[in-house]
Amino acid sequence: MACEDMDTVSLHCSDCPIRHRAVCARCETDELDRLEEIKYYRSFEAGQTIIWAGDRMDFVASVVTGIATLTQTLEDGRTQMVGLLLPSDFVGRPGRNSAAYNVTATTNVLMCCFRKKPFEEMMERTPHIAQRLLQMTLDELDAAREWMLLLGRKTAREKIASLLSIVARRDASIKMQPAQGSMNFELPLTREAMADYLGLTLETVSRQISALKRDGVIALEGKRHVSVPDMDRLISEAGDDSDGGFLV
Amino acid sequence: MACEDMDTVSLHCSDCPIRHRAVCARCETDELDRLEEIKYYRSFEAGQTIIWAGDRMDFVASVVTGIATLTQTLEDGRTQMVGLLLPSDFVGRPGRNSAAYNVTATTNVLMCCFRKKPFEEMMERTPHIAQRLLQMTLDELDAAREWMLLLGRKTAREKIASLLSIVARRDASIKMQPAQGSMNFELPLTREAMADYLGLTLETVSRQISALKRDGVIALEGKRHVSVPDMDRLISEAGDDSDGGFLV
DNA sequence: AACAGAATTTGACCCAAGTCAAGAAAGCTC
DNA sequence: GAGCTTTCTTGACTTGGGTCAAATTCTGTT
Repeated sequence: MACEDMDTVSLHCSDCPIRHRAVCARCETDELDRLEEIKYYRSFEAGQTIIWAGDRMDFVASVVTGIATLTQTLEDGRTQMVGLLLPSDFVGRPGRNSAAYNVTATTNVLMCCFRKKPFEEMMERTPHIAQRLLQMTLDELDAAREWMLLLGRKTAREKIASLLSIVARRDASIKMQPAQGSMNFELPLTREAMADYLGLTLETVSRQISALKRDGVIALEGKRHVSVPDMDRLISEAGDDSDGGFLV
Repeated sequence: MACEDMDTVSLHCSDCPIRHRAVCARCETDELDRLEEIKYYRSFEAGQTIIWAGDRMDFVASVVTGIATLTQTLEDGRTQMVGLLLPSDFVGRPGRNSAAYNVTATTNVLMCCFRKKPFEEMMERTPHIAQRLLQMTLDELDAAREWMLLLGRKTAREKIASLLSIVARRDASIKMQPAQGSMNFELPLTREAMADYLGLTLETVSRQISALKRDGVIALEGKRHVSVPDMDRLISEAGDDSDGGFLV
């Protein structure tokens, strides 16, 4: 629940970096004006918990910058990541007033929050918002299902290769470049976070990364920067069906 | 793609068993009239494939009766179930024209299909449909995430216990009874389907069911009928956090 | 009732990934 | 830059669940 207001962040929607990808993507200017009235910004430091599962939540929000994770826990502490929140992703569910998952900032995060009540009312009246939210939720459902295949049926090596492909592709799509040939990108997750994502232990993650490095599939510069000499090779290591339309 | 028209099924929406749970749940009578015009029924026999992943799909549909599964496959044949479709569940995605998953009938299935083009147009104009679809998609996303926790972090025994709890709870909710004390229900899945659901092999499924039987957590009458003497015991075997709000 | 085919159970064995433990690197702060 | 802490790597050993193979039980069907 910890929160710190940044040096009075006050972005205008028209200058917002996620203007065309977030819930508000389809809104007309007059609709944006209404959203401006009910929005406020909050920022979180890397490592901070944004929301605890079960907590009362009186807002919904979009990630503006940074990366956050959604995790679920078994009573004995085993944890599984169930969502990776990137800029423009949406948090919270209209029509529900407590959080279903833990939300944690992995990097510094800036969120654009909407008070829940007015947002819900607005959703009733402006189909553009509901339409966009439906589209985003369907995309998330597809991603979750791809992830289920990974968790249930892939080997440790394939899991790591899949995660690296996903991050590489997302990075390419942000830079508006094709995801092929040789690539370089940052891996913004600790080994433990990767393990929680992939349903492995952090030791296995470490070993498999070493193995991929040894086999020349990837190379590391520092601990967090990955370079891939041949993207097709990496993708084939992921074991996916043909082109496998990943949407994350 | 195989399909057989039933002896001219022609249900009127007002008599439909899923009238108040499906995409059309919130529709007014005039909206239903419009839906009647673009809908048609199709039925499938147990075991039939309803849709192949990648196939062109010119309709979306609701399951009226029966059970179907959504599965994904790796190139070497490993398969993972990513969705279990029960009466009232929705198949297909507005705004996409090929199927992302294999859909297979596990029992005889009756589907209420809507031609995609007119359905999409109607969705634009009738918020009631989009609202309900959003709600249903969010529920599915929650279920998918619960499932991810199961696939990534639960032991074989916990997976089986979880699956049995889910089926028992759904059964109880249909019968409008509380899910506690002693219970009896049908398990409409083969060992192989259970294995594909849980990310296990069918041998392991069989062994763990035998183990639960040996330990008195469940008893079998025939191969498909399960009786649970103490529901709380079964739930605790599933390893879930406290009350764990399952929504399937 | 007898047979064929499918679904299920059980056993013996193996291996991928987990556990436990010790070091090595990389960031911190003072 | 010395001394922390945290993160990561690597090794040795164990084990849960997979694989292969052989019964056994359950379906019909004729």
